[in-house]
Amino acid sequence: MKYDFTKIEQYWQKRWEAEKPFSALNGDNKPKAYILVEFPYPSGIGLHIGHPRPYTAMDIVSRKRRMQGYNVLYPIGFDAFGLPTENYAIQKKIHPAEVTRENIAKFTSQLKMLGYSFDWDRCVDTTDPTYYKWTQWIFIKLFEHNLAYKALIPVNWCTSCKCVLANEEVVDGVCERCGSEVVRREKSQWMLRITKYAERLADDLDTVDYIERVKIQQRHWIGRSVGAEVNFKTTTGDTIRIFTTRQDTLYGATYMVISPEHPLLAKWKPKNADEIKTYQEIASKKSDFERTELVKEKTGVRIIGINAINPVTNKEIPIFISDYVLASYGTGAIMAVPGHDARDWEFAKKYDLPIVEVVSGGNVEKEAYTECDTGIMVNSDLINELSVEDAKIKITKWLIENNLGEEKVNYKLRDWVFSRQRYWGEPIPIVDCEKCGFVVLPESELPLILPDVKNYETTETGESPLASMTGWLKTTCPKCGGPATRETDTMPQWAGSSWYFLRYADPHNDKALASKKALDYWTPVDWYNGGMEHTTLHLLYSRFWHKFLYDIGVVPTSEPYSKRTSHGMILGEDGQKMSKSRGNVVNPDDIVAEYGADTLRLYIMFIGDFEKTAPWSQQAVKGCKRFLDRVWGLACNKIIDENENNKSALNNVSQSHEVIINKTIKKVSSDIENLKFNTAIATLMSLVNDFYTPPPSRNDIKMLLTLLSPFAPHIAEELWKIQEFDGYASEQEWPDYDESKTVDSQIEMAVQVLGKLRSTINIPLDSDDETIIETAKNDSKIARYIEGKEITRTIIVKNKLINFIIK
RNA sequence: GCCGCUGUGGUGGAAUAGGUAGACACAAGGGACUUAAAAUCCCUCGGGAGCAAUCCUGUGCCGGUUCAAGUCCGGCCAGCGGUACCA
Repeated sequence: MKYDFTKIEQYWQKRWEAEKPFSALNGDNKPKAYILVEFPYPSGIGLHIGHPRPYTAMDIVSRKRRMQGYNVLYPIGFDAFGLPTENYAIQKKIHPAEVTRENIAKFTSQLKMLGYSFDWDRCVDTTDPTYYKWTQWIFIKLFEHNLAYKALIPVNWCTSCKCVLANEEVVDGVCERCGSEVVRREKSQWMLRITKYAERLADDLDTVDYIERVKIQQRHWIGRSVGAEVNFKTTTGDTIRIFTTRQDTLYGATYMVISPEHPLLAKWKPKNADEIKTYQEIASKKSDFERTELVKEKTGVRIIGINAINPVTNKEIPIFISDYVLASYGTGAIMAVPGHDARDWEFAKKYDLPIVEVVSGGNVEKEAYTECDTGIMVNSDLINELSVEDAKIKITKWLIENNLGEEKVNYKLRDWVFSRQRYWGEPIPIVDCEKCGFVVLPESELPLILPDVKNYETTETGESPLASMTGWLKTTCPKCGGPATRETDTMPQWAGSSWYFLRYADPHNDKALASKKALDYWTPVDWYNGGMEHTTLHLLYSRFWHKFLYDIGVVPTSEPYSKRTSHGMILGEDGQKMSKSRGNVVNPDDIVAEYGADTLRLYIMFIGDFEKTAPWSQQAVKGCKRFLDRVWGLACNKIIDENENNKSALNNVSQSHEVIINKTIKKVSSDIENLKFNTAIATLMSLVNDFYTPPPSRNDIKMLLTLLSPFAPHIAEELWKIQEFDGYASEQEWPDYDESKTVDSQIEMAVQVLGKLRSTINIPLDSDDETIIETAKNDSKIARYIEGKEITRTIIVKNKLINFIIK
């Protein structure tokens, strides 16, 4: 019988569709396992070959969990708001909702074609009003808790998308999406106060099981630094407040630098006001990118006629403005310690400013001495001869006592720009009332439906297309009933994805984003796998929202995900990133048509280390197909056992294969947990190779199909049926193994002389040292090496190796 | 620059915790079957020497620790990812 994968796969997919064996049950008595993958953006191109990698991996985990007796929630949905759809809609003059519907239909059929055990009844779509009602509801709650505010801020403006971008969406000075130039513009934007959660977002990483590089990257992004704020008086009587992490070096502060945007500059009338103004203008025209990238040598202008006073030395020191000091970090002003900061040192050399050594150990004439572990304080009255660490404590205390400063923690993390001047996003449910200011809509008016517009394009002024709809725009204030205008900006794509995993718990609820009971049962997510590229965006944003929802009593845990893992990218056959222009794109449809879904699932897992990038190989796909052909060949006819009584105690497998079967169960079980899908499959291949001689028994085949079913569910189920085993392969209990049966009774040991492999011996398992030594010495090859030599030492590693040291 | 990861056959990749390097595949070569091809099955497959038994050599480079190093330590080099004047 031929392995007709197309027929088999369609047959089982239809049955799964009708019988829904993978539905999750809210409140079941079994232990729960919530396994999550990042839901896709349904682009017009269809499923990318990269999608099946994480989806198959977590499908394997989900299927294994069910077999282990868990009530498994493995859901899927669509993150469907966003620019590509909108741009496509503009180009083709089709409503984005229509485009989205088509794309979701295509993705759905492609995902079903791969045989994933998703609970399709829980599928969510972020553009569905019954879904985004709750996205809007969360925004309202954020606003009510003073975590959403509108501010005039310099924003990243994409010249092509005509849209504000979050800092995270600007890559190398260009738009992450379209690659066009990004410039700075002042605009009034909705912002979310993620910075208020910075400390908890950083600290609580200690409480979750994320792979280390994700934690490191998030911590780095949040960028916590502990230091002090210190007041410097100026000769004008004003105070400049600075932030530093090196309070200990205060005596070495020989000048100050403030950012070109510093508010005091508007007040002051320095002698060289014109020069300063010119510098400010040049700086304001530069984009952030130019400011950071182009400037190798620091530039600056001294403010002539105004000096600051170092609070510990009481000496007058000059003040500069320079664009290397950022208005957006710390206080927008620094004290400069050229002896112990590389940038300050360079700047001091350029402008011929004094360099004072305050930590001994380096040579500040030659370069800045920045190491602070071992140095001792010098030239610092109050703190001389102290270690850097002690000096910090003492000087901070002194600053506080004299009302000159305080301890302070700063974060690199900035507030989240939440406005987009675009059509295809969730409308922000807020009105601007002439009398009351910003007023949120009452819950009864949610969802605020995205109205139909004729033209989806942004206006030339950069306003959202919604701004030109006067009928929609003009409304009444829910509070006072007076005239009000609606907010025309929409939310960014990150909004809907910041809480979607909560909706899966109770996707059809129209009273709440999900019921308390459902959330109590399913959350937190037990295992979340996704791409590294979402570490500082989606993953951080959703942790922030979750913590907020926890604070207002909506969710039961302060962290959304217990465990986070990450997969590597699939590259094209040429080792380059897949792209249409390179012509190296692999379409999953083609692979399924030619080899079947089970082969694709197997290959995408066998391709290499799950966590690393891997190049696609069309040739290597065949190897996985051949493996399934061999499995088919072994079991496509009903097997009748000749010697039924030759059985192993556990699992009833044949004695002739019991060792390799126990070994395989052990290896496959642990490999799945450790994301080592490639070696799990290699082990299954070895098992099948072993099944050629002697032939396997019925129970051997049963065990193979059980272990194979999470990886290649269709063929496993079909062969299960052919063999007339009870029930379904996917419903079997995940097998146990007998540790004592995972090793052969007769083993091969390496024999070394002076650490070099010279021979191997066959010897019973767990032989005593004496037997090993005797057997090894009697080995003809070894005898040659040790003859007439004195053995000074013998090293034995049990069941592995023996090493003779001779003289 | 800083942080993180990686470097193993012609290729993708294996190698618990320092203990037989190259599992499992792909490609290649040889053979069987076939009128032929495809498919399938069997054999070879890091490099070098040798008829052979066997020996030497080999995990990016240079050193070190150890009976024993792909694995540990020190110093480099290369590639990938993140971040970038963060005070």
